[in-house]
Amino acid sequence: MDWRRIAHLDMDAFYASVELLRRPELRGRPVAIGGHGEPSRRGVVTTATYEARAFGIRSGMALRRAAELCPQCVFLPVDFDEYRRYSRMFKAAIAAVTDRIEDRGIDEVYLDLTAVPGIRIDRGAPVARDIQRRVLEATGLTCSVGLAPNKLLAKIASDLHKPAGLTIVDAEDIPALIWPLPVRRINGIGPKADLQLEELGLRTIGDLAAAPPSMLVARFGAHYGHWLHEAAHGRDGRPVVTASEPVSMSRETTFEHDLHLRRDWQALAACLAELCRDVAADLRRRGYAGRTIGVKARYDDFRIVTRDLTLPEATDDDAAIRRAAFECLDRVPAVRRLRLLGVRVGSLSRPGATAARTGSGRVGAASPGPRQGELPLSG
DNA sequence: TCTGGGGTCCTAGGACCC
DNA sequence: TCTGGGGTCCTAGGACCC
Repeated sequence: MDWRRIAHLDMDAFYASVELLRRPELRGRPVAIGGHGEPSRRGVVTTATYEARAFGIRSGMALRRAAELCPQCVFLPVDFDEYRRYSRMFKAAIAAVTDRIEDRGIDEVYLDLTAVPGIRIDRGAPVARDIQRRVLEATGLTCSVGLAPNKLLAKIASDLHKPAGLTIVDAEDIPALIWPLPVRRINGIGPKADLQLEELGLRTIGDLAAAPPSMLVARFGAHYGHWLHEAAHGRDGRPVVTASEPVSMSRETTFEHDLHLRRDWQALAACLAELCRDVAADLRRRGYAGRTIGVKARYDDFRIVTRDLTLPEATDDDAAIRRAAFECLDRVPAVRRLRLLGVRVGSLSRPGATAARTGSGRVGAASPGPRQGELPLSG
């Protein structure tokens, strides 16, 4: 399996594009999707149309801030059920071309097109265009595709000519197309690593590729340092993984107003009970039970604490999860007000299955991939 | 009254066992 | 009175992704 053709397919401004299908009158106007769709309430932008992005609106931005940047922007609440419906539709359209699909969330997938007939014609462009056409016909939505010898390059490529782009990156294109890009474009380099690389004077992927591996290893540790070097040279042996098992399921909520662990105990307890009920229902609906129950709290200063508890037996029962969750909440220090509370169930198994499957169904390590935890932290 | 919700993977220390 | 390892489980925290 020397030569590979890997595609990364990314739906364009997915949530916003789905909303525009049922509100065509908003086409051409700045639209942002997020929270309750009211900038006066807590929430962030999940997706903005390209017209809204022209005003500087970005995903992750507070709705209030977005409204300041663009007062005429239309705000809509998120409707995950609808996005999931379109997600199933575009993935089904792709499945007509290949079954080598790795799910990467609601709006993107990796595809291993190596064995698709005709994939060697024109570097794979005709096959990619056929997939884009099928997605458009099935959903009315456009997507961008990157074609490359591996997932790392395909992911970077799909982002280069959005929307409705098709970008091919082969090994010989790396110096011209990849090296000028900022290091942050590599999937696995986040804000913390970006900051540290900047301190080393490494801004572009080309800078990173030219850096002595010993310097990266000294700064980031053996594993992550080596991975950074490989990634900068566009090397990535990870396979497209078509099946996986969930590791955990969780529910969390951010309060409209911060709550005090003792003074607002009634409200917090009611909230925790509801989260437990919801996560238990999720477990049962998907046929899982879990042994490790945990709570997550975010203080008003954005610090996060977690407490968890492992039970002797896996459960999907409201009351059992609730008891464990309340034990955990009791151990959260009441030092500040909370803005978020969450419940997580991990160490999942399938009660019906014959062999207890606790881990993920992932294939063994072909190549390292990032080990974020090895980053020297809080630098 | 900036900063959502649902995930994965990783590290590290202590307990406990052989 | 001082001397070991390795392995696994549990818990807490953090980086990163969509």
